[in-house]
Amino acid sequence: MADAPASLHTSIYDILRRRMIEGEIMPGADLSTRGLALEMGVSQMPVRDALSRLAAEGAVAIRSKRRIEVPVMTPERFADLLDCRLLLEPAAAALALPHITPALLETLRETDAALDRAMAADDVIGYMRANAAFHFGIYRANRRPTLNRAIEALWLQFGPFMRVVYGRYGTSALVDQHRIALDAIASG
Amino acid sequence: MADAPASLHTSIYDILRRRMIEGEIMPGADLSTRGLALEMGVSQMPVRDALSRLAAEGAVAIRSKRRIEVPVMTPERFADLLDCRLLLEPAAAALALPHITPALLETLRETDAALDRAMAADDVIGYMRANAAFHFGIYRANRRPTLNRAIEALWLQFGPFMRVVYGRYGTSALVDQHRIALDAIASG
DNA sequence: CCGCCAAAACTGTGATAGCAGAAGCTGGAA
DNA sequence: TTCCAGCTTCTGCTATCACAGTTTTGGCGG
Repeated sequence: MADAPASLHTSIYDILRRRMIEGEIMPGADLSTRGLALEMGVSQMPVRDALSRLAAEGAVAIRSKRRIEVPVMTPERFADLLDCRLLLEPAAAALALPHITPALLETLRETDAALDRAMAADDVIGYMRANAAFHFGIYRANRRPTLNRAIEALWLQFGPFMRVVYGRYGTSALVDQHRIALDAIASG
Repeated sequence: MADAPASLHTSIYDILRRRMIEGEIMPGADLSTRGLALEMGVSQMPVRDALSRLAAEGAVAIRSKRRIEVPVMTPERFADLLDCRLLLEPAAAALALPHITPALLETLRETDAALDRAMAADDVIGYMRANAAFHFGIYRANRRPTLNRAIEALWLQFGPFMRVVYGRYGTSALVDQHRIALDAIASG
């Protein structure tokens, strides 16, 4: 999992991406190449590359000049994203099913336990991190990089918004469907 | 359609994107920031931005250092991409159906006619251009930008490969399903 | 004529600088 | 107190330069 960054802008992209999926970055937040560069101790060039890549995936929007912001969620965009997720994710899970090994199942159970702990402690970021690990742990087994990348792009756009939702209503109100999913996987 | 480029790297991105969807760029082709910059009369910086964006969408691959190439098609990748297309495109078309106006239907018929002419003349690029215009003319009616952008990313990866296929076997061997689709749309 | 190795050429990557434009602030006038 | 003109500041964008790594090539030894 921990492969060498190989290039600065790639590792910066990974950092920003993780921040967004885990909800550390809020919708409507303003990002600046110089600010992030200063924060990370690099020049604005690799930051710009990373932001450009995020923009290509729809995770940030470059509004005219002088503004790079995390898009706010609208009802239309929510429906749009949700449609895509409901199309792609069940298919990804179904394709992954034959490739799930007992070892992977055990890893998933551990992730599920971490998820329960985070939920009990109302640890929003911990919950989102474990949740992402759980889903993509399943999806990655399907050996469909294009499909999975499309799903990751969707999560990238959902992340900041879900963070706000969980932060407002808490994670304890969630029903835990993960264990049900695990049992369904175990029984095929 | 013809909105102001607003920035150099955006217009360069549009140029490269069009070249790929229309099949002007072959799989396995090597692209270089300096070469394209020289060709377009700009510095390598905006070209680099455009290529970075294309890389984010999977249209080009940055292989180690010193090489940016259009990925070649493998059976696995083909299945991967095709799965996504078969998931997304019928859904996109179904969502578009209620929004298709008689005016749009007329435009689609014209595009279909252009498509027939290109097919009869074995004009591969003309065929691919009309084919893309036909499909996205339908999809864009559904008001789902995220969904449509995901589909465009898939076409971006299919484009260079289909160009090779059509170039090898010709377009006349294709059955024209577009008219059938038009009739189905007209009758609901 | 063929294989190998070093050097040269070329590549993507990162840093730095200048530019045009937008946002925010300041100070003075009504 | 309010408002607006003018300016400072900050932004992303593009160009230019330097660097490390890779690829190609040319020449030498066999």
